[in-house]
Amino acid sequence: MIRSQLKKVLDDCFDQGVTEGLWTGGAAGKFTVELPKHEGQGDFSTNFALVLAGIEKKNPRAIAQTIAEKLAMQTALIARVEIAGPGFVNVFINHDVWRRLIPEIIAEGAAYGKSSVGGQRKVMVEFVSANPTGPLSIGHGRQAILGDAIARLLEATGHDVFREYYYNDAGRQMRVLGESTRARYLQLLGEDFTFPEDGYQGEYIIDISRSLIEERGDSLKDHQDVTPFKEQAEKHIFKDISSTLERMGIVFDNYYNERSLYENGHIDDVVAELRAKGYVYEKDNAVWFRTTAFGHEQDRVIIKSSGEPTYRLPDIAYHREKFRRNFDWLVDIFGSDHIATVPDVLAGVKALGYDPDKVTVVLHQFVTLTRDGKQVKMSTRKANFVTVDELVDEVGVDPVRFFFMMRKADSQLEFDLDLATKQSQENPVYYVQYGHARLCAILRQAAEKGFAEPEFDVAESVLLNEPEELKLLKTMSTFPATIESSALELAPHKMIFYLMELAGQLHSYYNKHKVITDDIPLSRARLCMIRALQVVLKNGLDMLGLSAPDRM
RNA sequence: GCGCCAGUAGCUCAGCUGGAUAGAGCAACGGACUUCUAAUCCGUAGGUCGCAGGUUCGAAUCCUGCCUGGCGUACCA
Repeated sequence: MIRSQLKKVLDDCFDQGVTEGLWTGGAAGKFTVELPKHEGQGDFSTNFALVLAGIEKKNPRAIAQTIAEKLAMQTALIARVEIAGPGFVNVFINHDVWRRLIPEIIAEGAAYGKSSVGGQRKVMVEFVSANPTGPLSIGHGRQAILGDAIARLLEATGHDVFREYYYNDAGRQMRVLGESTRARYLQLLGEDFTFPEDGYQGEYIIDISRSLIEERGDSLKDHQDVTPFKEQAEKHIFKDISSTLERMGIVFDNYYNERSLYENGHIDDVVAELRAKGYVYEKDNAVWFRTTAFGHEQDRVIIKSSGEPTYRLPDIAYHREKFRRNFDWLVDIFGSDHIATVPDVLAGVKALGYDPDKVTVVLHQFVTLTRDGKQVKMSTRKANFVTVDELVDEVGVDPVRFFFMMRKADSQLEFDLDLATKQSQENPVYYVQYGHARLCAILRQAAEKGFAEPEFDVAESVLLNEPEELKLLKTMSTFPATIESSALELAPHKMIFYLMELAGQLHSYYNKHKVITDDIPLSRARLCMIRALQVVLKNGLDMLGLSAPDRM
């Protein structure tokens, strides 16, 4: 907010200089206002003079001098201006400007930090999308949290968000699931039946078969069709998946079934349309999509010689449906193992006449679990994988959410079970939450000592003069911009880092300065700031789906 | 072989749309509870930003080549 105010002032000074003939308009929009890395370099810094010097072939320090003088005249906003290094102009903001943030934050409350940059654009976030073949794995967990956090951030920035889970209950995987269930069913009934080689070996299949026996006895013993087994398995597993998602605070607006694409004729339709446009041909008894027309190295099969479509075709048809449902922006969260499908789907979208630039794919890398410093081995097919449910049982929802959001999607994520389990000290989740609990404790204490609900007073606010206080105010001021960049870049980890920074500053401040003292005006001023901090921390935690405890 | 991602402190990772002296957490070491909650704080130590070139006023950041790890490269999803 304050940064953009300064940018506007700087732009005005630039225009003024153009009018006065000091420089040409060539550098318009090229200079920036940044936060310097080191203290003593001002609250903000601009490379204005360096950029202009490059274009105008003039001495950067001379230009810096000129612009500094112009800026210094804006006394309402700027306290002083310095020229440093090769020609950086460092700007020191009037302290009152920071302090006035406090009443604004308190007044806005839960709305502080939210914005309308999204312009109510309709955006679909597709995530999880795991087929109901087993409980959600750790990898799905990361995706679930990542997608949910992104959805929340987009909502906070004024997007009209729709959360969708896409699944398939028709393909080969589900058939194998049905066969696995039948095998367990027959084994439970004492039949000597060999388990399918590529079957799902998890314990949960046996439970499902047992439930089938309870409901229907041995009536399915001679049933050759796997459908009832598949349906039972699907029902149970989906229930399991939804309850896992629910306990993590994740709710979908819609579950989209791939089968409907067939039933509604969309699959045939897409093939016909691609064929009409010349992007489809037959070879070796299969149907091929001419992806080479879009710069790919080789064409891809979309219908196998068996007549069964490959995963690409429904994926393309599904994305076409997303476009037809009038979304302005499609965000797909996929595991990095799906990377191969992305170019194909985008080519399909383009071939069908839609704009692939409206699709943003967030690919996240894998998760490894470590315990006692050693990697925990996982494998989906075998029985020894760790499920999201087990993880939540062990460490709790907040740490699971926090840890999955802590890394950018591009990075592999190491989930340290020992660290996440720790109720104390080095666990970053509690570090942030404890900050909030502390603020609540101070406010409780203040109420007990007879302080009224903090009310901002300009005269008193001048007492907020400690460097730690100004630093906190400055950090609070960047909250809205942090949400915005975190949302638009689809990068929840930025919010996590922000919260850790804010909590850190708060803890330092707490240990160095006492809020409630005999100095009533000072106490009142500080309590206002504490209230504002509480708002920011709470909003930040809420936005990421983390709880904000009043006491710990 | 080709494509994508990663390589930054002992470990896990930020920073990467070029900016000034490269950061955090954990681990290590030394301190702070008669105090609004010590789930906290303060201090010390820790680095050839994978390697080599290039681009320019300026490179962890951009370009090229190479090395290492992960994922993909199906008529699996």
